[in-house]
Amino acid sequence: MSTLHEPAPETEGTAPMIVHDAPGSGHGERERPKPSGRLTDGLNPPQKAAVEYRGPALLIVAGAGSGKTRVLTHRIAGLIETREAWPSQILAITFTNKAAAEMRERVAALLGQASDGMWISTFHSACVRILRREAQKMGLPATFTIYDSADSRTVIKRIIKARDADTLGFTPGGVSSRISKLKNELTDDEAFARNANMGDPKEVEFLAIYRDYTRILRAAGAMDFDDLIAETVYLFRAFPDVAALYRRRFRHVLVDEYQDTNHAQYALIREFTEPVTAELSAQMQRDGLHVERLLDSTGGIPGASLTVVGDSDQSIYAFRGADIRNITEFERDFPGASVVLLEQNYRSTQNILSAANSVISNNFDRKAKNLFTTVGDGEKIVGYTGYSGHDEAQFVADEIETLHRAGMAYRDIAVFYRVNSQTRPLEEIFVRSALPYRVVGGTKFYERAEIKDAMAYLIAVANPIDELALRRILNTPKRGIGPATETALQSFAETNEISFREAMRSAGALGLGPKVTTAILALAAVLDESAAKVDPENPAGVTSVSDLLTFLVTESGLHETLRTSRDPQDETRAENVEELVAQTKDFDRENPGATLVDFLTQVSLVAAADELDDSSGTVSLMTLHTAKGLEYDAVFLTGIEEELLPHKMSTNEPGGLAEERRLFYVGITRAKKRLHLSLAMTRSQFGDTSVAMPSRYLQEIPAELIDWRQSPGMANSRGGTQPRALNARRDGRSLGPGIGGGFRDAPTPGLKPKTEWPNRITAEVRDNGDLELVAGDRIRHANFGDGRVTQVTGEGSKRVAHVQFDAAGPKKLLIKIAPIEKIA
DNA sequence: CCAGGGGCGTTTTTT
DNA sequence: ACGCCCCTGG
Repeated sequence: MSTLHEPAPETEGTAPMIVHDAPGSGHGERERPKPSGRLTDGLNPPQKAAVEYRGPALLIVAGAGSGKTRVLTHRIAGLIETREAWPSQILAITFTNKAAAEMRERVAALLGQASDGMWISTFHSACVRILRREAQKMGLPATFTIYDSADSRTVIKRIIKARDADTLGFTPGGVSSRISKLKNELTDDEAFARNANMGDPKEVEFLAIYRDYTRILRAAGAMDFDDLIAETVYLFRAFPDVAALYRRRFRHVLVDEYQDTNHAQYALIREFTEPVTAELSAQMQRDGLHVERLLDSTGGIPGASLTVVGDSDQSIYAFRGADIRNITEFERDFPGASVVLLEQNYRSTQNILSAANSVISNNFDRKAKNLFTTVGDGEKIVGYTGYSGHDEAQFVADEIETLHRAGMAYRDIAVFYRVNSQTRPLEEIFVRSALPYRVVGGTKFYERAEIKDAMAYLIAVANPIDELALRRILNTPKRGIGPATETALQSFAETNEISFREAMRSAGALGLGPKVTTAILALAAVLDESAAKVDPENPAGVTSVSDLLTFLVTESGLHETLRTSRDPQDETRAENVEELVAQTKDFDRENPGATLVDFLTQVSLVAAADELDDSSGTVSLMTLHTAKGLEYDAVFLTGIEEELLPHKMSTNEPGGLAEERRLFYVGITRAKKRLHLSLAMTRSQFGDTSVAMPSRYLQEIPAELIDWRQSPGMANSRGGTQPRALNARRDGRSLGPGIGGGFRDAPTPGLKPKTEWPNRITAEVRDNGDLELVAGDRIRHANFGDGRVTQVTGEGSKRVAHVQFDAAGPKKLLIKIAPIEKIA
């Protein structure tokens, strides 16, 4: 187990010359092979410089849309093509799996060969890969479970309850975010104990909770998201010989989205790029590893070459520990570093860029950077103020239909918002308008209860000591094992110093009722049988993930219970379980030889953006955070209101307003051709409706760039006469003199201030049953008034009426639920 | 042990 | 408005 971190055998012994010249280091301008013109043609000078740079550290400051992925992929391809590096010597870290997949594809396309051997993955995937290999050293099972935030919360909730810590004001949310922050700072429970103020009872209690949490995860053989990074750092620090193996292997480390790295990730990068001492190099050589070609004059292996790409203007993850100093102080951290600035934008029109530049320039403390393009001004930005979230959504839907009729594909259109709850009105209107859409992220498939249940069965098989998983499935489906029984099992396990799972096997010794005992033993038997199926030692061979899951959901009764339940919602749940089985089938097919643990890992580490399917013919809905790194022909930024963007939670946090502004900036710069900004005058939350004000950021965009279809200055929430200045606040005070001019000045030819809302859109939904409509029918719509049906498409419950409304124009309506009736 | 009702907190963003 | 949690009565 000690020396298996070899690059693929065929690369051994023929490792290419590593050229590692820091600028000015003396032995520089030897005839180093340059990447062929093929890889630099068509690049602008700074891009070319970034591709061709050779040295210890390179920072690519890449403005939005400046072609950083292109630079990164060409840089990697160049290193391979010139034989300066083997694929196995490349480690590239991206933010999402999707970005990793894209990079892998593009590198492979450039090289005309597969990128096998390279590690191109997210921080978390790379760490899991390392940790599973080295698990034994860390005293962990190689099959350790990865706990998501919900799992952590469950554990913390139990700890708080067991300790009665809520009386001291501890909440699961508060504790989990604090623990997460500490782990991101590489402060584990013991480090925290050393610095904690033990005079403060709350601190003492928090430490106790942190310790319990650490202990419980350890005992369950589980890691949370933050552990994945931190434990890898600890692994490298505790085992220099292990670190040396990875440092020897990865000669080129490239990190994307560097502005969003937190301290632990920064420390990890440092670990990867440290040199290997002469001593350890000699040790590896004695172990039969080839190191000769890597050695420098000191007899050690120099640190890997590091390339980071980032843009501090797009730093939007401070809330989860991202430290912008990682990028701003890069040159100090890595002496000898070079910096390349990419400012030419290849994505957006000048109007969009001008708006973006103008907004972001309000953040002081930033390095000047000005995006420019040569593609011309393009269309103006379109603005719209709706009466309500539904009205805003209707605008978005109508505008999308207009774009679509003009030839834009749905998949090239995206709608962004600040918080997930904004999807509700959007979805309601989109469904009614028969607009094909997809919500990216949000409530994920894998977060559904029935899916987590089914997954817990798989986890219980893969990692039998995971008590959380076991307790989840203990009484799911209902088999009469209640909390009392659960506690009995747990204390039996504790007194006999056996695992929960073993306690289940010995259920007969607990003196429980016969029914309960039988139920526990039956479940234990199903799990044991399953474990045998995936035991690599099993002479009959290993069962595929899909067959295993089918066995589990069948034998446990989970599927059957849902299928035959009286609760109508359980029908969907049963279908979801079936969908999961289908997904495991896909997984088995696409990953021959992959194990159950591989499947569980993959599921644990999917990011919202990974779900995006470029070939889908649908409009994409997502949060501004998820949108980072993506681009669309047409972008709709919704809810550009005070308290939403900037979000009210951010306003009190230091740097919060600047971060929210960056979020707006990220949103704007996703748009290639068309940008729409919309807001509503009233916004519903928690059931009641309140007045919303235009976002302060709106006035940071020069007025001449925006074509207001309906400006905030033209209307107010009551349809009354009070003008709404942009810089008005709810309390009536102005945001200050000299900024903005309100929208009263905005040129909006042909539009008069609005006092009525003929198209006030409601959330009204109707069940029309099987209302029959044919072309020519006159109908009346609750919001749009009267109109004439021009066409009916689709079938059954998905029939869509195309209606020409007398006042509101053309719309598509889902007949089954639209608030319509047939007239004369 | 379980189903159903009432009460309450929730929503910032996510690997 | 919704979902979760706790409590009560079967």
